[in-house]
Formats: sequence, C-alpha cells, structure tokens
Amino acid sequence: MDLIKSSGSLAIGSRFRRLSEYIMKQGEEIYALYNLDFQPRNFPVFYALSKQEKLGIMELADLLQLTHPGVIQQSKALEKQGLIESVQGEEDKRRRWLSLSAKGRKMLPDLEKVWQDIRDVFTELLDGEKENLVGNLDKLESLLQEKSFSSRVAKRRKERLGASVEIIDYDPAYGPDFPRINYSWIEAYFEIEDIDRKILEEHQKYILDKGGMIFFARINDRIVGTSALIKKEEGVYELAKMGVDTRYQGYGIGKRLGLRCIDAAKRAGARRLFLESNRRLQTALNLYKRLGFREVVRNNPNSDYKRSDIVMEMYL
Amino acid sequence: MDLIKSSGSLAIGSRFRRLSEYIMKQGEEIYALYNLDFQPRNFPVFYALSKQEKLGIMELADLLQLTHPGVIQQSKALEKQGLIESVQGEEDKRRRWLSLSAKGRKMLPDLEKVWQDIRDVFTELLDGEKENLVGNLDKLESLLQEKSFSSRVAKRRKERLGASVEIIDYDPAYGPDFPRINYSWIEAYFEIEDIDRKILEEHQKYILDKGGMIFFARINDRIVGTSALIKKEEGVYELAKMGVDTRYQGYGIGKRLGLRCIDAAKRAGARRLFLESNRRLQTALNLYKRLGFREVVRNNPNSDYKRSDIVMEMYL
DNA sequence: TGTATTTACGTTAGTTGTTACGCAAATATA
DNA sequence: TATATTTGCGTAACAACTAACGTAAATACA
Repeated sequence: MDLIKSSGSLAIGSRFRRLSEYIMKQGEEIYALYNLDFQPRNFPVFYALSKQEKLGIMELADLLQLTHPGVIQQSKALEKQGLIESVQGEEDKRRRWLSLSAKGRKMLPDLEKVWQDIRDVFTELLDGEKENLVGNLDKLESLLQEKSFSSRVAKRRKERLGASVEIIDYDPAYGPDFPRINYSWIEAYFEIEDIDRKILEEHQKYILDKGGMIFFARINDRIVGTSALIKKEEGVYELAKMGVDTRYQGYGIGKRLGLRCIDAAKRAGARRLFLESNRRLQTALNLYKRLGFREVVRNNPNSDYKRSDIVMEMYL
Repeated sequence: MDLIKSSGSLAIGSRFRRLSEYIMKQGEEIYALYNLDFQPRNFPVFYALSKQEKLGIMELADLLQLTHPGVIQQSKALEKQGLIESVQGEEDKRRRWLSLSAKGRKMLPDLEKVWQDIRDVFTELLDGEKENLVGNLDKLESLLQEKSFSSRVAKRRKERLGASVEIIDYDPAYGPDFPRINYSWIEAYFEIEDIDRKILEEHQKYILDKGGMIFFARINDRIVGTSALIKKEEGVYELAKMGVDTRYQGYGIGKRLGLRCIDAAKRAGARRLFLESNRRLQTALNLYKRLGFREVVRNNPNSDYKRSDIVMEMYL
C-alpha cells in the first residue's frame, strides 16, 4: 500500500519530491556504471554550459529556473571537480563567466552517450502514450505559470462558497449577527454613531416594527452578511446596513443581498429606494451603481449620519 | 527560456524537485487562505491518521514510502501543534501509537474541504486528458518498481554497445590486445602458465603461421574480446584464448566470438572442434554448450594446461 | 533458557535545495 | 557630477528530506 500514491493529486507535492530523490539516486548509479565521475545534481549547470559556451551565474539561474545560490553550489562542485572554470568579466567586473574546462569538454561526448541512453529508456518507458508524462508536465507548468495553483484553489473556493450562500429573511435566532456584521465594517472605516447603536441593537423596534425588513446571507449556519430596508414613508424605503464579513467579500454576496432588497421593496409596493453612503466606500458605490442606483446629492449635511456624504436613489 | 524543461526527460529529476517545492509553497498559501493552521509538509502523516485511527512510526513510513526519521519529523511537528497525540504501546513497549487528537479531529472537516477543492482544481487542470499526469505517474512508479531505472539504462547501454561490437579478423595493429585480454581473465581465476605466455606473446608463430586464426571483438577502436582457432591436425581445431573484458561481459560478445570461430572452422574444412577448460568457469561452459559443444573428458591430466579439467568437442 | 537476531524507534549529521541579507560595481537620475 | 537604485554575486542560515548509527524491547533459535 502506498497512501501517497492512492491519494491521487492531493499529495502530488510529496510524490514529486519522492520521485526526484529516486531519480537522482539512480542517476548516481548510472554515471558510476559508465565509469564517469559525474553527479546528477550538477547536471543542470553542466548541461547548460555544454549548450552555451559561457554563462554568468544569474543567467544560469534564469535559464535553469533555480535560485542563484543553487547555481553557485552546483558550479562550485563542478569547479572543484575541474569540469568547469570561471573568469571574472572584463567589462563588467561583477560578473563571473563560467564555461566548460578542457576536462569537461573531453568528458562531454561520454556524458552525451549516457544522456542519450537515459532519453531512450524514458521514451521506451512512457512515450508509448500520446499524452506522455513529459508532455503533461509541460502543460502543468505552463498552466501554473498563467495562474498560480493557490489562486486557482482560491477561485474554486469562492465558487463553492458562493454557491452555498443563501439569502434568507430575518430570523430572530440570528438577531445578534445584525449588529455584529455592521459594527465590524463601520468600525473599520468610521466611528460608530449613536444612531447606529440604536438601529442595530433595537432593530426590532426601529426597523421591523415600522414595516421594514432585514435580510441575512448565510453559509451553512453562519451569517456572513446583512442588509436592511427601512420604511421612510409609504412607497419610499431606505436601503441600509448592508455589510459582508471581510473574509467572504468578493463572492458576490453583496450583490445578492442588494437584489433581494430591491425585489422585496418592489413586492412591498415601493416606488422609490434611496441610500446614504460615503465616497470612501468605492467598492460599495460601484455595486450600488450596478444595481441601478444613481447619485442624487453630493455632500449631505442634513443626514442623520456624520459619515454620509452621498445619497443615491432608484425608482422601481 | 527554461533549459530544464526543454531538456525533456533528461532533467526530470530536477524538474520533479522544482515542482515539489512549488506545490509545497502554494500549499502553505492555500491553508492560510482557509484560515487553517496547517503545513502541507505534514500532510502525509496527518492524512494517513485521518484514514486509520492509530498507526506506528514504521507503519506510517511504509504506508507513505518515507523513511522513518521523515515520519518522526512530521509527527513531532503535528504533535507540537496539538493535532495528533501518541501513546506508548501496551503489549509492545517499543511502539508508539499515533492518532489524531480531539483538536485534529475537529480540524479534519475543514481540511477535507481544502483537499476537495485541491482535487477539483487538479481535475480541472489536467484530467481533461485521458492519459493524465497522475495516471502517468502511477504508471511510471509501477514500472520503476518492476525494474529500477538504472538497470533499465544499464540494459539499454548493453544493447547499444552490443550492437556496436564488430567481430573482426586478426589485425597486427591490435596484436598486443591479444595477450592483454587473455592475461586479464587467466590471472583473475588461475595462474599464468608458460604455455600461455608462449602462445599469447608469440601468437604469430604459434597460431597464425600454423594455419590457425585469431578474432577480435571491437567497439569503436577498442578491443574488448578475443578468440582463437588453433590448428591441431587437418580438420581438427582447438577453440582457445576466448576472453571478454569484464566491463563488457553480458553483451553477447562471447557468443558472437564463438559463432565466428565455428563458422571460420567450417569454412576451413574442419570436421571436429574441441576446447579445454575448467569447471570453475561455469558461465563459459554454459556458453560452449549453447554453441553446440559436448563434454567428452572429465579431468584431463594429459593436458598442456594445469588448469584444464574438462574437454568439450563438437562435430561440424 | 540463554544468546543471537530482528524490529521499532530515536538521534545526528549530511544533501540539495531555499530565503534573507550584504557588498561592490554598474547604471540611472537629480 | 554626486547620489540613489539596480544588478551580479557571495555567504549564512534554514527546510525537508535522507543515510547511518545507536538502543531497548521482542522474537527466534540452539
């Protein structure tokens, strides 16, 4: 049994490492078999120098996709063995040009035989398939270069979580989440005002009992967002207290909360919907625009809120 | 440009390592993204323990195809984090049973979500193909388990070298190689006798001038084997001085030398071919049998050679 | 039943990569 | 032309594995 293997793609990192170690060790045996004093770990630098006459440390690092200390370690070993040599750059004295030594060039044809045999064995081993291992590695690496593995997983997570978000009507069981979510974003940008405390803590009295509505965004049993409709007069509602837990922003939850409010306002017979906000909340303002709100007041000295410097509205 | 990539299968070892390091690093980011305090390097042990309630160090090492110090290092880290715990074995006090702790079990569902997302991304990334990367790795590993990479390369080398062996007629340019090859194997098993020296050094006089023949096995410009036909009387030849450089044994060179001798003897009108040898040279005796020789004399006190204790012959 | 061997696990040091940091030469910029 | 930044390279320390060796308990065997 081999759990690493049977876990499929999960432990692919460990598996790559294991294979790498195996191949390196086998490589040592192979060079010994050919009576060549050569270590597979130094292959990359030596191979590069066999392809290009002289190269600097940084160029090698770039060419081999290694860090430069890695290149230095290989080149030190090769220099000690006398297979390569180095000279200081004439024009640019920081540089150190590496190249094969006479001994290295002499060894090259023998090494090339080994390399050819290795290639042949690999071809025999795996290239029978159309989609071979090396081809798949190429593909994997170029895909990962386009977009990193972690951001692909992050995207996948957002999709999964986004799909599992429900927008639900007010439920007293989640009552305390309403102030919690809203305190969090208000504190981050502004200061909590008395009117915030009043409306948030006593939302039953100041929102629901007055014909308003509250919605929650829920993932599993966890509330990650809220929004509210406050009835101002017959047919006129204020969209307010819209907030999403920072850890779940970017999942389209705000949009879904907004749409739900608009829909609910329509059903309640609203003709006009407005909101007060602040220009610093650019992401939120963009969302409101996408939802169909238009800016109607710049500066807003008469507001109940100190932080309000913009009013937006939409007609239904 | 990426030389490691473009060298194809050659630098596959370095490439596996590079990918392993990349995946591990990305793994760290991924767990951080999910707000989980978990390190991908400890995945193998944790994962194994999530599949089986309790496991010992050696079992884990076997299951994960890691060395046991590797397992110990992972388990120490996990124990420090409080994700696993261990108890000394009751029956066998040498053992230490590892299992998930309450904290570890609590974290498991969250980790499983991460793992599922990772699997999904990998599937999306590569499993579109029928022959996918993981499938290829499976195949590679099972092939390498059947027969190691180095022995596959060794076999390939023998085939290549075997194919490049030429059996050639005597050429004075290679004269000194005749004693060299033969001294080497005689010394390894027996002692050089005076008659050896005479025939080997003065082969012109004692073999060729008397109607015998000498053949060489040559790879490029290097002699790696010899054989000789010594004319004993009209129609009767002795097959002698058959030797192959130890470094090139097992390539079928002896067989080709033998066949050439038989063929040459036939052309020269021989009816009978014989040889003297020693029972210790079992590999050689097997070859002679396969060539068609039959044992005719056990012990052989009348031979010119002290080491001779068997005579074989064949009729053409 | 005493002794040799095997097994389970631990420790230490080595390998081959990495990151972090520093310096001096070259280059850009005010 | 003085100063800031960039570049090329070096060193040190770290990471995650390995090999090699040691110890004590369990097991096999004479």
